[in-house]
Amino acid sequence: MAVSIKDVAARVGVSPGTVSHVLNGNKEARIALATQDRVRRIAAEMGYRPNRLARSLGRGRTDTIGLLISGLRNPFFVDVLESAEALALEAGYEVMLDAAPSAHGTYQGHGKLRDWAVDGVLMWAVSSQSLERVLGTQAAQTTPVVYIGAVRKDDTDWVSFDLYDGGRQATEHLVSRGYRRIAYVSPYAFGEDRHEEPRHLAYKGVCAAAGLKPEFVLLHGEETRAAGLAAGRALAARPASERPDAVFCHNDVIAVGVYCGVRRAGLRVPEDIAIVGFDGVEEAQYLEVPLTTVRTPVDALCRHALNILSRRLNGEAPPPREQALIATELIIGSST
Amino acid sequence: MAVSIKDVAARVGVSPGTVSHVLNGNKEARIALATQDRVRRIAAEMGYRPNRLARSLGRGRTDTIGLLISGLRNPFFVDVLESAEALALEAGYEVMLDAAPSAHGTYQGHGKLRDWAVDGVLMWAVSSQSLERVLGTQAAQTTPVVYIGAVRKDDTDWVSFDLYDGGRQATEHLVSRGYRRIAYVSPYAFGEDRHEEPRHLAYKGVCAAAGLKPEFVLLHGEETRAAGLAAGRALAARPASERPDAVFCHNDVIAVGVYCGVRRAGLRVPEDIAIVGFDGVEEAQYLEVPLTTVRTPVDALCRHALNILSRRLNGEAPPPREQALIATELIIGSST
DNA sequence: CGGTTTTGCACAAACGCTTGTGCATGAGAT
DNA sequence: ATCTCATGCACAAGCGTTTGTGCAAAACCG
Repeated sequence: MAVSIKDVAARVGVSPGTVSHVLNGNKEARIALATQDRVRRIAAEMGYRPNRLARSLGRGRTDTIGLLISGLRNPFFVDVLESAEALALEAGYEVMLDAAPSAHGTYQGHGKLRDWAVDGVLMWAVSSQSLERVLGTQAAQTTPVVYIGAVRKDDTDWVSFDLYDGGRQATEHLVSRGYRRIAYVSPYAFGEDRHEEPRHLAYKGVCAAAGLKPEFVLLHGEETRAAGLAAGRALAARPASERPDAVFCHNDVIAVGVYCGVRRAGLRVPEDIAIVGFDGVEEAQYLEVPLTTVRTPVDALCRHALNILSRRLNGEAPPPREQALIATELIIGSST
Repeated sequence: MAVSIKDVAARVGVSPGTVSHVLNGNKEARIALATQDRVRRIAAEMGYRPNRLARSLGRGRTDTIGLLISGLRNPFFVDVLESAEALALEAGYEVMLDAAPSAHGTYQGHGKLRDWAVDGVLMWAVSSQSLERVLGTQAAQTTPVVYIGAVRKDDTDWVSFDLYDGGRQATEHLVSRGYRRIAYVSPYAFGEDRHEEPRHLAYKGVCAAAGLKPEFVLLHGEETRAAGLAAGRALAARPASERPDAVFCHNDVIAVGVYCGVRRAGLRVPEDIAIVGFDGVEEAQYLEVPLTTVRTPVDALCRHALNILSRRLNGEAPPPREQALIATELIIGSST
């Protein structure tokens, strides 16, 4: 159907192999410059584009990297996707998205990444065990993976934001503004699997240093606006004396929900209650008061992660695993 | 590397062809039931999954459909993507996303869909000429395409929301609530290419019928929160006597921006100015006042479009083109 | 002008799978 | 016991590339 390498070869009067050599710039196969020109010209004229299925099959690589994230309903991940896609493209890779349908919540890959044989994977903060569910036992061992978005203790390549420092900045900011009852709104119960969450730790640390009593407000359910709203409502329903005067939200989407909840309950932000988010998504800048938040530079993270990954793919990276922490930045809005 | 069909065949003690026949349920090739069982059992044991590159190359189809949309920064398109992905999966297709990076605005495909030889395409409201830029002249002619999201005049398959009726409902709602100065906030100048935009038409029609003077507020730039905010600010800056008492926004993202703009300027919603959006994205339900909007049932649209597309792919659809309009539904929030 | 090197390209195997053809073997019929 | 048929599977070509080997012709050397 489409024009194949054979068509081009026939038209030029050479063999398909020759066309391939020319188009791939193979220096070993010395092709006369005149021939090269003709091949390139005719290929362009005919609008030839190599079939990537065949190409990938032949070369044993797809020039595609998988991006595994937990769902695009959080606009933060849209940023991640767009950033990764743009940067990957520059490096000559395509991105294949594998996101959990937000509806179902927990990720249940159907093996997309495995079946299409991606060369490598950028994996958002999913436990390494689920890597196997995604790639299969075999590929999980041989496919280079760079974890992103979480600090890890194990021997893997990863790039994360400096979540601890971000949490510190956020909490110290609240402390320095004079807030005394600062709560943390989190999807994770403290003391559970995720008890080492750096933001949690930083929050607790700063509270302790300031002589404040930490309070964790546990979200019921997912990290959604709805859950945030419920939490906000619940906070607002407390008598003023028992209500935090500031909350640090695990991320911006939650913060948006909390904001909505407390506002609908008639509280003023920041007069009655201050709110700090985390991530720096665009949406949170369109509340009546721009949200104070901790910006996580997605571009820098993706760039770093892709850098590591592509070096692994090219076999340029020697065994030692690479880890990196990307600095975060406090964005002071008007919600504090 | 990964376990191939040969490995399975060797282990079972049959030829690769036999394994293929069994696994694909080929009735023509009568394989003894006992053999079938062994093949299936061993294949499962070994964790065999056919390499989709090879499979697609062999069969001449990828079981993948392309989804072409203009960017995920508008959460509406996240809904479209998730819906399409879930429904496609049910029908045995994978979805390959091709979205314009929001940053660049205008779409500039790098031929992803063409190179990977998708079987068909779901295309959001992009002009048919740009189809060629996406698929190439050749594939553009042979690849089934179903356009979604816009009413078309040409002879193509398409599924759209009933935008006219949606616009009518929104405007009539405002009229019936007693608003007399109703403006339309739009990214398109009236009288331009898009002057037939059904929402525009409906708005104008309803205004005329009610004896109201239509006013188009033109957005400067893209369909973003930022542009909406600027428009909102500008409206709020007008003296009360020259200010609309209600605005119908082209979509929810714009409405969110407008809301933010007028609120920051001190106006109350809906007392000073009412706002209606379009699309029904989740985000817009988390303003202090839930946004009145026109819900466009994304799932129904995707289902219908995929239905048409898969029938075309299976050659089940006779020549007559299919078009469909999906009904919309007014969601009355508190912004009116 | 014979011999050596270089140049330029054709050739073919391989990637992993699908699918139609063909050939044994065994069962059934006479 | 022979013939016919159905059964069960192996076989091989093909999908569109890539890539290493090999061989002819042309260029160089003395």
